[in-house]
Amino acid sequence: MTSFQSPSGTKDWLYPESEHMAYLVESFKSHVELANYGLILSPMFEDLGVFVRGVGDVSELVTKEMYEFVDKGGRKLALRPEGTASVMRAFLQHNPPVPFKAWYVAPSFRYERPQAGRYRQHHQVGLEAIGTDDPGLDLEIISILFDWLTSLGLGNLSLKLNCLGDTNCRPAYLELLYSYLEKNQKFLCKEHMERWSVNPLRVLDCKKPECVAIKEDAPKINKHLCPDCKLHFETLLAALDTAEIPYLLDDYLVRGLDYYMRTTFEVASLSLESAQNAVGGGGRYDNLALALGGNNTPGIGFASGLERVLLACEKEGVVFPLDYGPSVFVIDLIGGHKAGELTMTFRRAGVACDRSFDNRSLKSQLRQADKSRAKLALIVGEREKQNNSLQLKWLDANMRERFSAFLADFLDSYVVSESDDLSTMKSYSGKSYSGENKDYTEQYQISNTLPTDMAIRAIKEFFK
RNA sequence: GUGGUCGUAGCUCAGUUGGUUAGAGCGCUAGGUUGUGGCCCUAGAGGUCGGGGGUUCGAGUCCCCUCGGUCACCCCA
Repeated sequence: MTSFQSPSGTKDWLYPESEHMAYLVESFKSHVELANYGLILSPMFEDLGVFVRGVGDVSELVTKEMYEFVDKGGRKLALRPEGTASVMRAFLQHNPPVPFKAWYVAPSFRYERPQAGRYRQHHQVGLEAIGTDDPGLDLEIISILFDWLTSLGLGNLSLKLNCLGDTNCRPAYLELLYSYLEKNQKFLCKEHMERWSVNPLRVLDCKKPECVAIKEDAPKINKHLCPDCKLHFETLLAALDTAEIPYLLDDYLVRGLDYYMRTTFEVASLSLESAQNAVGGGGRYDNLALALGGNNTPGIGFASGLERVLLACEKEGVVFPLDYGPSVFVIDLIGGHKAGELTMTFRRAGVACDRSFDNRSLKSQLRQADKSRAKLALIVGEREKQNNSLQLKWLDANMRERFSAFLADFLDSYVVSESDDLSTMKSYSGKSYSGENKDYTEQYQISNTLPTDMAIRAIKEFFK
């Protein structure tokens, strides 16, 4: 054991768990490509100003959770705490045609106290659709998130929705809320008694009993929407009904990022017992472009944390359809050179194969072959060297008979199986070969010990 | 950042009120007569008991600090 370990809140992903993450990304990719979203790759760090947009930004994420640093050129930079601001920055920089529909997968960094389902580096997949405030896009974004999670096999999902108003109606609402909280500030929880005025909306998100009691009678944003926002929201709700996507209206769903306007949403997995049960969330950010110094451009998107999705999958017993193991495992009993030749030939032909090293015994190599979950073992030892042959062994005895008849058709030029080996195979499986397979027991000499192109193609086809 | 809790082999965990060379299962490696895996049997490797300091004749067991996990808060994916 080394004296070093991965930093707090980070983790190493080893095979096969790493493949589960890769599977999530693959499934997300194929899902969003159905809706014509294109991949965007943007830097893992940005100018600090991309995330800290003026003094108005008081979200915790920006004020105390960011990994900030100064590079050798004196630039103030930050590791991306979330994806949306980066994508919007890229959009404004390159000015692509709208609607700009992009998906991403990227690590995100937040300096928080780690917990299960909450890491200092975590990985998000996300979508952004920039350039229109059509509520049809709200439906598209929300349905993609919901359908993707459902397609993974997750049940027990809860979609929460709210509308936060826009620049027309929110200021008036905030004044209402402000005066209400001012009147009741002495009843708020200890923390908000002092901090409520910094961001009054956050009080609505507070779970302390004092605040919960106060916010029940507080003015609700969605009762004070302007006609445009109201229409937008109602159109979305109707569309969700039509799409048969169940949702809960949540007056208190405020979310932590300042740029959210109008539609906000969050999907929680009720299978996750901890407080970190949100597996995806997002909303409309019609003001973000302006805050970044661009033209006023509406947009909507969401991000989903892969670590949490994976936790939810594990909790619900989702099985990932992964194909483990190579097709062929080469066993070399005469020094290892032959294994080198054969594996290289197979790989160049596109056949996945593995071998063992260090001149292990036959028994040991077969054990490795078994553990590798290879379908076939290809053995070359003294005998094969003598008569210029190779022995092919099916590692899954149950499938052997079916394969043998098929393989006999095309392996005749190079596979040699000695009769005693075949009888061993027969007795092992407890089955005897039928008459039509009898020719298979004959010996086939090969002119070249390397498999021919034809055989490679056939094996490849066979194991597809 | 605040508070609680935990930290013994690669993994899951035993380890009596502090007392000899720290254990088990799984995994790993090698064997089980001379070339055939999975099951079984045998043996072996692997631990500065998270790290550092202290109390003591003696600490895996007690105290302090620190690192890490975990839970709640905060906040969020």
